[in-house]
Amino acid sequence: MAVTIRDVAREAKVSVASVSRALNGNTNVTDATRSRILRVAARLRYIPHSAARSLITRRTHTVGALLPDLFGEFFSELIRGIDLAARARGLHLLVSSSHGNANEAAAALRAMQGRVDGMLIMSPHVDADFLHRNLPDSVPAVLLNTAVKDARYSTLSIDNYGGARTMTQHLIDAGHRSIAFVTGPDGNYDAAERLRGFQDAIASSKRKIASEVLRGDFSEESGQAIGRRLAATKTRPQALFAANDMMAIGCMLALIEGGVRVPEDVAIAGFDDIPIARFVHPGLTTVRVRIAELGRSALEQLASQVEAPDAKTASAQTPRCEVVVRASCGQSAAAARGTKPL
Amino acid sequence: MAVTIRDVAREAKVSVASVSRALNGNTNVTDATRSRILRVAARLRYIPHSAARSLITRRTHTVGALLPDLFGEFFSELIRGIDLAARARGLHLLVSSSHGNANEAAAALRAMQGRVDGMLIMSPHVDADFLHRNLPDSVPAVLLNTAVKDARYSTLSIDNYGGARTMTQHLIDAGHRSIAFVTGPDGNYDAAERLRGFQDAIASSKRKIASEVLRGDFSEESGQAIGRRLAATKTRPQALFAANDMMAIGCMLALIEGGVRVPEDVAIAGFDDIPIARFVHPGLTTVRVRIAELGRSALEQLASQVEAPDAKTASAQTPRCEVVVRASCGQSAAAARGTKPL
DNA sequence: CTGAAAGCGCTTACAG
DNA sequence: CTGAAAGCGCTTACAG
Repeated sequence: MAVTIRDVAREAKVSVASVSRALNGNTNVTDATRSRILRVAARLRYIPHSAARSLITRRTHTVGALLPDLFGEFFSELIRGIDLAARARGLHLLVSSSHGNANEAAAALRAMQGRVDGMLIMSPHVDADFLHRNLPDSVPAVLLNTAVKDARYSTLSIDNYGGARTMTQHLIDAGHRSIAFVTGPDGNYDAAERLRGFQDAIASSKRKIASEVLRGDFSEESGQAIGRRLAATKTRPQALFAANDMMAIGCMLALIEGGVRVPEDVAIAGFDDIPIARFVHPGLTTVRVRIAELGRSALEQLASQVEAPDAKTASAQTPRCEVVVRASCGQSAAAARGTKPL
Repeated sequence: MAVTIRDVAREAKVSVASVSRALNGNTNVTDATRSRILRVAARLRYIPHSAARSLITRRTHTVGALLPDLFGEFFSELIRGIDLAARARGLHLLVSSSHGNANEAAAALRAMQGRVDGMLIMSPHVDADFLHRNLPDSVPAVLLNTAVKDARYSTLSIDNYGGARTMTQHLIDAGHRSIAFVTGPDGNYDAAERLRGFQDAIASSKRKIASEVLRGDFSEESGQAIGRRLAATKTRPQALFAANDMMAIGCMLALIEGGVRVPEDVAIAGFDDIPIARFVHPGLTTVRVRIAELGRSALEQLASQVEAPDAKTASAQTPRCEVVVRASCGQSAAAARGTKPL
C-alpha cells in the first residue's frame, strides 16, 4: 500500500542502499544519482518509515512522558516547559497520563519500550521496585517530584516543604497569630510535604501561633466548602494557607460571598501560582513553583543522559520556590522580607 | 544490551515463535511451556519492543496530534478531550506542536510516519496540497478547525461564525447601539470568521448599530492596550466584543483600572469560555466552545476510521457554540434569549 | 503443540 | 561511488 524505499530504488534503478544514502545525505553518492533519487522519491511521495529506521539506528528522537494528567493549570505549564526544551533539541513527545493504578502505569511504561530514547516520569504509583520491573536499565529516565531515591535516576522535585515553610513564616511576619492550613488529599506526597513545612514553621516560630489543620482534597469545591463553613462561624483564624491555589480560590470566593472581607477579616494564601491566581479579586498571595522551568530542566537532563549514556550523572535537584505577594494577604510587597512581587 | 525475545527463547529452551505466542496469549501453547516462558520472561525482565512489533503488525495503537501549541487554556482543554477518548480506547498519543512554518509542520508530520495509526491535525500551515505531499493516503486523518475542504478527510470545526453572530445579536438585544469588535491576529482563520460573524450580525440587524473594529492579536496585552486607550477617551462604545477571552479580560481589567465601570459604562464580551472567564470580576460573558468535547469527537472519528479504513465516512461537523451570560454585560441570564447561563 | 523461515522497512559494514 | 547481504526485534503463515 504505502510506498517504501524499495519502490524508490526500483523506479530510480539503484539499490535500496543508495536510496538510503541519498536521502540521509550522508555518504558518497554522485550528485547525478542523488538528484535522480530525490526526484523519484518526491514523485512517488515517499516518506520514510520512522519506526523501521529507529529499529536499526537505535534512536527514536522521541522522549516519553508518564504523567498523572495532561490538563489543568499545572500540567499544562509542565508540558509547556517539556515541549519547549524538546523542540529546541528536535525531540518528539510521546505522552501517557491518568493511570488509575500501578498496573495501568506499568502497561503505559512498557508500551513505550522501543519507541522512546528516554523517559520523564511523574507518577504517584512509581517506586524503585516498579521502575526495576518495568523500565530496562538501558533506558535513561528522569524522575519528577517523586519520593524515589535511587542512584540510577536523576530526580527533580518541587520544594514543597521549603515553600510552605517560607509562606507560613511570611504570614507570621505579617502579624498573623492564628493560622489554619488546608490539606490536600490523603496520601499525596506534595500535600504531605506542604503540611510538614507549615507545621515545622509554626513549631519553630519564636512567637506563639495558634494553628489548625482543615481537610481539603486540592479541588476548588473542597476550598469552597471550607470557606462557607468559615463564613458561618465567628471563630475564624486570622490567616488561611491552602495547600494549593484552587482550594485557596474556592475558599476565598466563598468567604467573600458570605460577607467576610479578604484580606481585612481573613488573609488567604495558596500554593502553585497558577495563572488564575493573579486574575481573581483580590489577587492571591501564593508560592510560585516555576513549573515550566521544572519541565524544561527535566527534559534537558534527560536529553544529556540520552546523548551520553555512560556519564553517570544522576543528580537530585530541588529548585527553590518563592513567595509571590498579592492583595489577598493585605500586605504590600515591600513589607515582605526576602520575597519578590510579581 | 536490552533483553530480547531471543534471550527468552534461549533461556526457556523454545523457539522465538513460542515465546511470541505465549506472551500474546493467542494461539495454542501448552500450559506447561507457557508458564515456563512467562517465568523466564519475568526473571529476565523482558519487555517487548513495541516498535518492532508495530513494524510487522502494522498497528501502533498510537495516534499523532499535530497542534499549534500544547499549552494555554485552549489547548489544555483540547488535549484533555483527546486524551480522555484515547485512553478509553487504549491509544497512545504522540504530540507535536509549535511549528513556526510549513516546513517545520511537514517535518513533524513526516516524522510520525510509521509511528501512528492516524493523525489529528490542527495547523494554520495545513492545506490540501500540504497534506497530499506529507501524509500518505493510507494514513487516516481528522482535521480540526481548518479551512481545508477535501472529501478524503473528516473535519471538525469551531463555529466561529455562528458564535460571533449570536453574541453580537445578544449585545444588540441587550440594548447596545454602539459596539466595538477587537480582532485577532492577521491571517488567523478563527479570528477572521469571528469578525465575519460580527459584521454580518451588525449588517443584518433591523436596528441601526454603530460599529467599529479594533486590532488585537489574541494576547492579553493587546486587549490591555485597547482598554487603556478606551479609558483615556470620552467616546467609548457601549459594548466591546473581543475575538477571544484573553483580550476581553486584558481590556476589562485595564478599563476598570482606568476608572471605567464594567458593565455600567462599557459592556464586555469574549469568545472561548476559558476557565479564567468565570474567575475574573465581573465574570466574563462569552461564547462557549466545548473544546474538550471537540477533541473527544475528533479522536473518536479518527479511531473509527483506523478500525474501518474502507468505510468512506468523511464528514464535516461544526458543533454549535452557546452564549454564556455573566456579569460583564450587565444582564441577568433570564433576560438573554435562547442562551444558557453557567 | 512447536519450530524454521520469511518478512515488516530500514541502515550499515563489507566488498568491489 | 555502488550493491548484495546481514540484521534491528518482532509475528505469522506454513509444515510437521
